[in-house]
Amino acid sequence: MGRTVRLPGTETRDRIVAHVDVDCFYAACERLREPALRGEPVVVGMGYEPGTDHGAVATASYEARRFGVESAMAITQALELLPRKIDVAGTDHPVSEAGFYRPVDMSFYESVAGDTRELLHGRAETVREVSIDEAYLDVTGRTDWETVEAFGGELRAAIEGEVGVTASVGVAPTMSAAKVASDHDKPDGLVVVEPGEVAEFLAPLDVEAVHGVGPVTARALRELGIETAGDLAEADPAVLGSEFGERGRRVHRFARGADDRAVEPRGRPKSLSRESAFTEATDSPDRQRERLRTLAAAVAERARSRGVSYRTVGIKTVEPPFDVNTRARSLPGPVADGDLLAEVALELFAEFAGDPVRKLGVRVSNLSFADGEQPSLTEWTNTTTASDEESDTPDGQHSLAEYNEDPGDEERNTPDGQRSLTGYD
DNA sequence: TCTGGGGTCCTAGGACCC
DNA sequence: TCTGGGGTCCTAGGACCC
Repeated sequence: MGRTVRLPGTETRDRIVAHVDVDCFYAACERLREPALRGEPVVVGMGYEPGTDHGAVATASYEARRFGVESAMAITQALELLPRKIDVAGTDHPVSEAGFYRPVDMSFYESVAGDTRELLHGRAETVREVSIDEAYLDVTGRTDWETVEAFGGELRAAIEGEVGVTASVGVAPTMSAAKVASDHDKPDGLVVVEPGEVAEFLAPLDVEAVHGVGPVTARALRELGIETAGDLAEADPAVLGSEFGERGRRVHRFARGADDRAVEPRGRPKSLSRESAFTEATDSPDRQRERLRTLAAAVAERARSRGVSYRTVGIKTVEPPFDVNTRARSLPGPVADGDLLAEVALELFAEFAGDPVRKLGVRVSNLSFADGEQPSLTEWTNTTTASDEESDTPDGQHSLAEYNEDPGDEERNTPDGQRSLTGYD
C-alpha cells in the first residue's frame, strides 16, 4: 500500500494533492433535511435515542462546540454543557444556550456522501476515500500551482452548490501535508501549500498536528523536548526510530514534508467487525453471550452482503476501567457461515464470561472475496495447492461439520497446505 | 476525557519449517 | 545433542485515524 515506483530523478513535488474534508458532516446532513437546524447548535449522537441520555457525540456543530461539546464525549456530559431546546422550554434557562440533539442516521449520510463522491471523482484523476466525509484527490493533471487556488475554490463551491454542505480543502504536493492543510482553516477553508514550502508551513504547528502523531506519541515527544512539527523535523531520525519504531521515522519524514505515497484508491477491506457497549458493565454471562451472538450475526450478514468469506474470527472485550482484551482463532480455510462464526466467538469468549464487561466486539479477518479476485495471489496459491484430496473451493464454503471432524485426521485434513507447499526435504 | 464504533498498520514473541 | 541462519504464519496488544 502506498508504494510508488519512482524513476531516478523524479521528484514527488510534481504531484498536486487535494484533501477534502466535509465540515461536521453528520450535523451538516441533519441540516440538509431539516433547515431549521441551520445556525443552531447541533449534536449528533451515536447510540443516542431522542429523549434519553445514552450514547456518545459523533459530531457537534461549531455552534455546539462553543459550549464545549466535543466528539466522543458522553451524551450525559454534552447535555450538562448544552441542554436540549425542548428540555429548557418553560424554564429560565435561555433557549439560545440550548441545542438540538439527533441520532446518527447512517443510511441518510451515505446517500449524501454518494453525491459528494460522484462530484469528487469528476474532478480528479484518482480519489482515495478515507472515510464517509474525507478524501484525497490527485489533481495533478487537472490544474497547476498557478491556478490551483481557483481550482480549489471551484471545488468547494461545487460541493456547496450541488450537495449543500461545506468542505475544507487543503492542497499540497504530498498527502500528509494536504491533510494538515485542510485542517488548518476549518470550517469552510482553503489552504494551499506549494512545493518547497511544506516544512516551513508545518514548522510552527504543534507536533500533534502531524499526521500519525496522536496523544500518546505527542506526550512522549514532548518529554524529549519535541513540541512543534519543526522540532520533529530537526530531530535525529535514529533516535525517533529507536524510540518509536517505523512510525517515528515516518512522522519525521512527514514533518520535513517528505511523503512519497501516491494517491491510490482504497483496496478491499482487511477486516469486518461490529462492537457494542452495554449501558453499564454487566457480569451476566447470559447477557454477554446474547450480545456476542447478535454481533456475530451482524458481522456474518455484513460479510454475506459483500460476498466475503473469512478465515480468522476474533473477539474483543473491554473490562472496566478500560482494559481491552482480544482473542482470535484462524480456521483451516475460509468460511462464510454465521453459525460457525458465533460458535467460535463464544468459545473465544469463554475465558471472559462472567467478568464485568462494558463492551464486546466480533471481528473477521483474513478475508476472501466472492468475485474471484483474491486479496493476494500467494495467499490463494497457498490455499489451493494443499496436498489433501478435499477440494478447497476458491470462495471457501465449508460446513460446520467439516470443522468438527476428528482432529486426529488433521494432518491430511488441513487445507491450508503450508507444510506441503515447498515439497522438498 | 470516565471513552462509541469501524477500521488500519506495526511490533513482538512463539511455533514451525528448511 | 548442540548449533546457525532465514523465513512464514499466528496471536495479542498498542497506537492511530475518522
